[in-house]
Amino acid sequence: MIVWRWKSINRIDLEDCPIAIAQKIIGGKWALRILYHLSTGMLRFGELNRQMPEITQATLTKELRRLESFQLINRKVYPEVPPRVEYSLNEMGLKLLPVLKELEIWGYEYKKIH
Amino acid sequence: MIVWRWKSINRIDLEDCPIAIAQKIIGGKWALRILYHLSTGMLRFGELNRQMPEITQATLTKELRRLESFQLINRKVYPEVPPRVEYSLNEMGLKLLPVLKELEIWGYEYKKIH
DNA sequence: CGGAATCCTAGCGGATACTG
DNA sequence: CAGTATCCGCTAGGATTCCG
Repeated sequence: MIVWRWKSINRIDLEDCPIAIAQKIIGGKWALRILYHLSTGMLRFGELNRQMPEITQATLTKELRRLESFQLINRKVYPEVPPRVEYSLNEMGLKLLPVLKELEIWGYEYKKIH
Repeated sequence: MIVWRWKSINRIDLEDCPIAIAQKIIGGKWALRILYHLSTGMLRFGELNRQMPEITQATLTKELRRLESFQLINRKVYPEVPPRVEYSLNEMGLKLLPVLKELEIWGYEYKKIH
């Protein structure tokens, strides 16, 4: 664990805690799931939705937009009819792969025990 | 990425997705932060609170109880006056260390760029 | 097909006060 | 010191409908 620097006595600057930032970005109900599904490669909106039937279209759209605004995924729109939109991890998103991998291992372990 | 088995056509059983489970447990606003601080070793309630001044006592208590119920941390109470309670990662919590480590690395990377 | 626009609600998390 | 006990506002996320 890396101890971050202190900006003032007895007060941790939130911006200095890497976990706080990570939690803010990937802490939502769906963020990790979405990134996980995208980890195998590009997916269209509908494909993503089919792999996560419990999420609603509206929520999925919002979450994808959020992840895009945080620069974790790419959104490519094809000007066709019917429309096609493809989502994929970009550089910052790809850097999350080690996290997803470890989390996946942990998840399996947890299930095995409980 | 490990592809989980399907229980029925076109329907993913939530229980089979390791990330979904992980997200449910460590997806709260404070879970990862708490586990992160505990990763260096046992901490008393007050110490933990001092390292996260932004969280309120009530919320911290709730989160600690939640993490305890999910079997990630130990809670040891000393029958003293004034009372002393020590929190530490247990086996399942320790297994999250690789995740926290990778997440920490990612968090620093993210800050560096943005 | 992949949204946008609305509306709505559960429950997370905060503030405050009190206590063994 | 490390909690409970209330009370409560906010907003993430869901349901539904409409659209290019």
